[in-house]
Amino acid sequence: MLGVEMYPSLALGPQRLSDCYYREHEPAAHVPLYPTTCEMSARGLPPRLLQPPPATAETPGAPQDNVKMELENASLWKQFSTVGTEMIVTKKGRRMFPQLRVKLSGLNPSLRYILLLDIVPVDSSRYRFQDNSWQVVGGAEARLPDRVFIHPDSPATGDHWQNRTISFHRAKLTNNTLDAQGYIILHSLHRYQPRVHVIEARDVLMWGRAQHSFTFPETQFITVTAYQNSKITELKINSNPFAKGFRENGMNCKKQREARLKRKIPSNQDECLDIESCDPCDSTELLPQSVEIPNSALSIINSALPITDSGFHTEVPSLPDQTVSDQPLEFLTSEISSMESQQQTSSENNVNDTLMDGSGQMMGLSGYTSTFPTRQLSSAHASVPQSSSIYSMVSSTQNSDLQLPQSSMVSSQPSMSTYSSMPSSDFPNLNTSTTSPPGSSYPPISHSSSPHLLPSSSYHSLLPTDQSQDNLSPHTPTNPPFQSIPSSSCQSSGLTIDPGQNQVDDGGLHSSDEVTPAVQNPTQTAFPFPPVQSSNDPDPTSPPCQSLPQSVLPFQPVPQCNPNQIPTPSDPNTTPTAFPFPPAAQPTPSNPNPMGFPFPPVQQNHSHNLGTAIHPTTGYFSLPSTNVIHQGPMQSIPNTLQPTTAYQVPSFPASLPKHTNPGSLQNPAPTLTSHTSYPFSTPIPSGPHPLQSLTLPSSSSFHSVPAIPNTTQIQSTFSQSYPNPSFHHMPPQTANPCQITSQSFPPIQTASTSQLLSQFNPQVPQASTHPQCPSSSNAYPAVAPTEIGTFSQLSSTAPYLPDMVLHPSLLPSLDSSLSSSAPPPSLYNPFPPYPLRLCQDPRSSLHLPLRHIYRQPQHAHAHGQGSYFDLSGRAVF
DNA sequence: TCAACTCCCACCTTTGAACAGG
DNA sequence: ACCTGTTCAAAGGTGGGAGTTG
Repeated sequence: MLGVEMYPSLALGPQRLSDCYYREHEPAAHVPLYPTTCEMSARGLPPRLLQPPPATAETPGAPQDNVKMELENASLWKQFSTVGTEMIVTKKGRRMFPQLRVKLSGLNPSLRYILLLDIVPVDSSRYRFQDNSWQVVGGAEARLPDRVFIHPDSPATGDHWQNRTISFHRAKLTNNTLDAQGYIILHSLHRYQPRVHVIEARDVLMWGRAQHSFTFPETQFITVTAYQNSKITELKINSNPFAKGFRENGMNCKKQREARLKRKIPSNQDECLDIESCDPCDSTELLPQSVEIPNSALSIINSALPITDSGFHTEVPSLPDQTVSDQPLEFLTSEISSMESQQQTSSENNVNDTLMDGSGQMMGLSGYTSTFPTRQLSSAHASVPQSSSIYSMVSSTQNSDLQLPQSSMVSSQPSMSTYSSMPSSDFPNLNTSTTSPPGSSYPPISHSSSPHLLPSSSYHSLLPTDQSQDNLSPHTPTNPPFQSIPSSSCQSSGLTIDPGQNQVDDGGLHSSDEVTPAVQNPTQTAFPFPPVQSSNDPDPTSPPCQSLPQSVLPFQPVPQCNPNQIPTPSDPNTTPTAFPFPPAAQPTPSNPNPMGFPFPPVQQNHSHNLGTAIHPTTGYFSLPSTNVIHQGPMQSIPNTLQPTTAYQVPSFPASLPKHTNPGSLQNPAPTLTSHTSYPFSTPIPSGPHPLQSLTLPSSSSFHSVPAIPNTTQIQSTFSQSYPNPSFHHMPPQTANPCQITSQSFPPIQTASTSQLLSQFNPQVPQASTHPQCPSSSNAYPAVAPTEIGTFSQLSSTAPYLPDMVLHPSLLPSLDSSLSSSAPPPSLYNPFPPYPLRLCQDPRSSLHLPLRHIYRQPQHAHAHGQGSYFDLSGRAVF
């Protein structure tokens, strides 16, 4: 686990650039390998972030551009997604099931990488299970502190990561906002998108290059305290080894339990469980979960399919965008560094373990709020035949280039263009491959068109390139556009792909036919998530995915996929039914089949804007914004059906950069750019929350740039804004993702970012503060509705603005560093360790220092589960 | 009244220590 | 002394049900 205690460097971390390199032999203990986010920002990293030096000898052979991630148990995820994945959240923390198991490729075997898992809201809506489907019932609650789960093996060499299945099964979810365990805190009845980030440890300081973020649309889920959909329960019982007792043959099944209660007869252990032994947690590799699923489960699935269709295909539609990725990971840097030092040896040694646990550490990224979830693209997974979905990564810089269309971009273009170019909407398109209905962020999936659909949702991660960094906002919330697009695309892709899907990963469940009736059935294809409502999307029809060059796609289209089978958004029949979720913001009566989609359509407004655009905290964290977008979808789109699931999320929110800095966007993809109507551009009456604004700037423009607002600003903002109750809880209105996003974005990019940058980097021209974004006063600027609408519903992130946390102690250093533009070394001067914020209420956290590193006692003693890193500083609660 | 949440239960898997044998 | 394999207890993970809360 990472923790200040264990990894002093995390907290203190004065790190020198030289330190960034491997230090396998170096004692982790005292060596602050990684500078904290703050530190980085303080150092004036911004410049670097903005323009990371071209890969040099230092990073020879860095495969960054080629980094790909496959979701190993994609078929299982798809099965769940078709029904509408639900994840239990408890006070004590609950593991995820299915677990996230991925395989990485394209890493430099000799370089060290850190893997992170974070979960970001897909939209700003609250859901309720009604009429056998998930429907939006209101605005999302204030976003909780972002926490990141660091894979316990981190840092480890590329060879290490690539030679085994990486499992994050140890990551736990909790709804306890005061959680001191460092678990990932989520709100119940909200929809979330997990994201996996791959960060080159040595490049911690140079974020741009090494960061890769991946999202798998099929892994979207709704958090619950008790299962709402019986089909999900059945699937879980049948596929989760820990729930064997509840299987029909199990001793704890209903029948048995009832019998015992009535008869008071002890359960008969003699009964043999027919259930196949599944390796629950980690075993994914050995025993694909899907495989494990008993026939009964399959039957269930099939039966559900109708529903399922409704269910998760949504993946694609709903998540299209990977809004998720937007959040900056910068915060990680420090931690990572520390981790590397300590763990390198251990991790490296673990060759034997094919599976890598995600047990690792959970880090709370306060700053890193992922912005709002982008919609997933990945619907593909459902459709995708293969379980594993591969997403190609896009360089963060590239991400900005959501413009996928250009293959070149994908690989690793440094060009910033990406960012600007990528309208959230675009993404969605990409994802969906299918065209999205006009206006709806969530383009209907036209699978027919979608032959391109990627089988599994694969997303290209964006490599944070120099340029990208500039563009990217660390916080970048997911781009709404993406969401919509991806989802649709995903769905479509997924649908189309499905045939193959089974083939891929888990054989078990895969049975393509059985498992994915929905898939086959166009109607079923139903996307779990309703098409984006955002009308803005200029080209509903144009699938973003298409724009993406196929070359980009990691996987070639699966021949198996039958485009026809896949319902496309365009398909009137399929589309409506397809989306399980009604639009959050605006319930869509139009949605013919709520049932069909497990998830209600995302609110359009959500806007990606918010998500992608701003993360107050993100400023610090360079995590790829969701906006970054799921390249995967894009890829998938172009390709008719690609098996790959992997979705790399662009590290940075493409949208933000664009919006914020039009100029910055050098290479906006034509398609993308044209697309989206980005709210960002529009001035926002009221600035986003100060915090947000602060973070945003960085995020939008930079990947991982730690856009750190100068201390004064921060302080002022915090003091002012936070105290303000308004921030604590966003009014429903504010909650509206659209509003939030739109507002937040503009301010971020323009004013806040510029300011921040300027502060950090004298060289950077300061942008006049955005009038719209008053730092302190405006908690939430009004959002331009129209713009918002353009974005996918999912994007709505407003409520979830990431917190920026500036540790008080840090502030001074930052200021000094900034003002003086002191060289990195000075910047790295250790700052006083921050108090760990274990149980702090998120709200209270507002005032808290940047980083809170949590340690997981349990894990530490018990299974060594990872620690959770929490940067809680959220601007809004 | 109802939805959502919390707590507890029984069952199960996983993990690691303890032990024995080579 | 070291390694390997087996056994066992403890810890932890499940969903379900009952009760609580708002």
